[in-house]
Amino acid sequence: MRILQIRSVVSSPNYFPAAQISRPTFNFPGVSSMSELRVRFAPSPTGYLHVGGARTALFNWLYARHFGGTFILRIEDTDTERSTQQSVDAILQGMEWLGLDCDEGPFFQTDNFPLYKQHVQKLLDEGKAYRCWCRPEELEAKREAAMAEGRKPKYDGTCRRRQDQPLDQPHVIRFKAPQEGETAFDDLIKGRIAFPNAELDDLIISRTDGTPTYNFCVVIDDALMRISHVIRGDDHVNNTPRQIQLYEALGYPVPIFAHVPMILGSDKARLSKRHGATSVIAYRDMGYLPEALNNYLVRLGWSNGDDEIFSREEMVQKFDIANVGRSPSVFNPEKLNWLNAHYIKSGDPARLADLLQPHLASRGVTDTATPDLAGVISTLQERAQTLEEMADRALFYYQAPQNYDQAALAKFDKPHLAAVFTAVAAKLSAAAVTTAAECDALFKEICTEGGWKMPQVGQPLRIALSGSTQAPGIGEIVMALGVTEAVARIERAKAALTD
RNA sequence: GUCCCCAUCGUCUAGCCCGGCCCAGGACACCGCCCUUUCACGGCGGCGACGCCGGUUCAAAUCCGGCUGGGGACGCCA
Repeated sequence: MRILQIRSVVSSPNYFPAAQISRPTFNFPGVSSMSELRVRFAPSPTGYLHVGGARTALFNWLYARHFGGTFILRIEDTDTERSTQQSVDAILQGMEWLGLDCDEGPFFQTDNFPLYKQHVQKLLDEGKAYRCWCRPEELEAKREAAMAEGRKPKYDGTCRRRQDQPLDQPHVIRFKAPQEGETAFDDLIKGRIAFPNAELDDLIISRTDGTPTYNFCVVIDDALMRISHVIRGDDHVNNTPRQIQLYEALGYPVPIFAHVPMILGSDKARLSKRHGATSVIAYRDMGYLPEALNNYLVRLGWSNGDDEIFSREEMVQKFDIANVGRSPSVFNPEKLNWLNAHYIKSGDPARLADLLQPHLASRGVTDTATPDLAGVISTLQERAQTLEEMADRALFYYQAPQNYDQAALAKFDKPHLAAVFTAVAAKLSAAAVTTAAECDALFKEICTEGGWKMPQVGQPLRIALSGSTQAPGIGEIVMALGVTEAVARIERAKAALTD
């Protein structure tokens, strides 16, 4: 019996195999077996995938991959007002970019309403839930009054023992929560956490319009999907006791919880837009590599001794919830830059070429055949922290300098420049250099012959070739550009001298 | 306000569970030197922390208590 269905078209058929999209396997009520490790990432589609969510997804994914478990994606779209298809797509796109492929799903809670209603009815029938006719306004007023008096603003239970049941009047359904004792759980990250039941009130499980609420749906879904470990942000710690009570009332086994500390901004406040980009896709667009973001994110809150660099395989192999810290961490863009630079330096030029293409296109460079982009990239890998920066630095290869750094050029007199350009152009055309090293050797020869020091030849040449003094090694530029183009640029610079 | 959680360099963290090897290690950032045809890369070195107060102990970053500080939750949001 299939309970959950897929409703939406996924942006990337390759990432979430079509077979799984059309036929999600999901059985009811096989909830007794906890032997299989099953985790899930359950974002609500009310915005893009932010770095906090991405880290939660990554930890879940890593945990599943480490133990050969199952990673499930579930879209929590019960808030039909704020949920959008656009957000669903953005989340899927972000996960695809990070390579967090799911084994089951994406499932949508809105496809599941009948199932939740069934459970609400069950609770009602068993006397574990009751109807409540209190108006939102009066609840709000009571909340404020409680706050003002320094009490915890919780539902006072007015309708708990209400005698008349005017079913034709608008009402919600509340869970009849235990009022005495405590609800505790052993969190994999934080240890034992206990809440006095007196702190918890009768939460609404079904709204006036009959739609189920978050805390209720989560429990039903996690139970029926046989989720064994709930790994989520620690802003959910306070929801956990309520959910545990629901599991117990419903007779479902309680999963193991692991609450991951939040990611904060530089001011130690919860990370938000004002701290800079928080969208995963924004990082892609700023020229970060997915492996860099993943590596950065995995080290935020988790560590493996002094190790800093983790390949995907190493992450999977070494990741362990036990080594996740209990305190929140501050998002540090500088370290992300360092990791990104590392992966750019060690990346395969051909792959980097594919990734760089869009950044060049946005700068008006669409034909990257000549000079060969991979060759260009190999001269830039040690000089760029992001693909955006690399694209900027790559520009001169495709757009010959229109003007030269005059200030730098002014350090040399024109006869000297002309002599250097002439000598280099001649020598370069004659010799058949095939490597940057040979090329550099050629310049040394020219220095010797002309009685010049290397900077006297190097700087003018760099300016002639790239327009500026900050560029890759000259031999590298010449090889990437091709001798013919290099000579042409030198001739052009020489001609410009007489203007 | 009430409840829950947290607390090592500016930041990410190791060490803490099972006290001594820690006058606390690594990384990012920053500073200096070296390398060098520019910019970078790289190498070497420097700066820099156990929040505070008590207690336990021969001995505490490590155990206990309090304080302070920070975060989170208190919705017919998720």
